[in-house]
Amino acid sequence: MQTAIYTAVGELVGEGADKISFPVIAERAGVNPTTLYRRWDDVNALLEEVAVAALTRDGESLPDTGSLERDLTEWATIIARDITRPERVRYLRAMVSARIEIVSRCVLTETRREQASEMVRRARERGETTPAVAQILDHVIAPLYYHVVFALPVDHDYAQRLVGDVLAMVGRRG
Amino acid sequence: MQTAIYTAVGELVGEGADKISFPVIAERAGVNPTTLYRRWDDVNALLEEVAVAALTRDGESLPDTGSLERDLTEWATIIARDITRPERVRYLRAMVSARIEIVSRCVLTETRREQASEMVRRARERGETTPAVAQILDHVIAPLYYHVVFALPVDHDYAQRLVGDVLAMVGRRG
DNA sequence: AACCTTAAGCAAACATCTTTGCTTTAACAA
DNA sequence: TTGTTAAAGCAAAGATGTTTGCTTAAGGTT
Repeated sequence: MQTAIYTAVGELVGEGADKISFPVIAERAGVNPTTLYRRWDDVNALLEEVAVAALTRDGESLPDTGSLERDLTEWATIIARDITRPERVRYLRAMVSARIEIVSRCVLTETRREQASEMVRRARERGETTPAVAQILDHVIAPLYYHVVFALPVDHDYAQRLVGDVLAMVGRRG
Repeated sequence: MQTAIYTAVGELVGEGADKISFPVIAERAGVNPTTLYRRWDDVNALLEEVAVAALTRDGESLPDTGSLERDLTEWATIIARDITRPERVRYLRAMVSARIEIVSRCVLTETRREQASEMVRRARERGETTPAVAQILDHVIAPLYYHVVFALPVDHDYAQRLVGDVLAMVGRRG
């Protein structure tokens, strides 16, 4: 049931449908519209729920190359490739326009924060000097998502440049 | 006529109205809904038009303190205060979810780029070493907008920290 | 003035969304 | 089995959004 609904939403978003309403979703999912009206406050609420589910299901394994620079570069590149897929872009935009706020959005950031923490932890164990986790989020993740959301270009070189920048902040003194 | 419509949209967005439709806007503006249906493809098109107009009308004067660090800090703080206002947040979100894409969004970035360029130009004339304009956009502007759009906290300290970070990366790239 | 063009108003028809009371189904516990 | 509960279906009514053809007003041109 819920699976059918989530799938329907996913299909519609994937097709770039511009008029996503409860009746439309219900028909696609083969359920009664009333069910949707009763379970969710409005379309945005459902949309955000599905978006969170889709965006936090990572499956990407965390890079572990023995060097923070290579780890971050690989990680940023993977993310760049992932979030520029048209379907992902729509989910991100859907999340932004949804009203539910804070809580669910933090899930996204939290996933990234945990991943960054893990890479930093390993780097420090190796004796590398590293930027703060917050800096990685601010200067690698934020610009990537910002570019996607505002339809600015994102590619491997850009991801790499961001990583270079954030590492330069803690670079050798002098 | 157009003024009345823009004003109506502005009021509705400002009030946090969640159901902004042509009929609603029309009533508020004292015009016939048909006019709106005929002139704009859909509500998002109109919303984006108004959002661009509102977001690019800056009026903020560019800081010129004699030090890039102070200029950037002041600038970032002004922007932070500005874009966290509920009305601005809604406009930003509206822009993100609107479909019209690229062109109009670049107006936003371009304004910031010009401002950053000017401050950097002045700093270089004074003999300061500066980050690239692109770095300022990526590491100060992007994180600020990212935080606003994803409902993460933004305050003066955060803006200041971003400026500190971007200045820390100057001249340290390998 | 008479004409033409453009944009807006109006009203009716139409489509779609949303709510609601009631019925039905399915799962589970006594 | 039987009773209970939670969730889904159904259908009808109501609200809202959207389209359309036609009329009216305003500006500019001959």
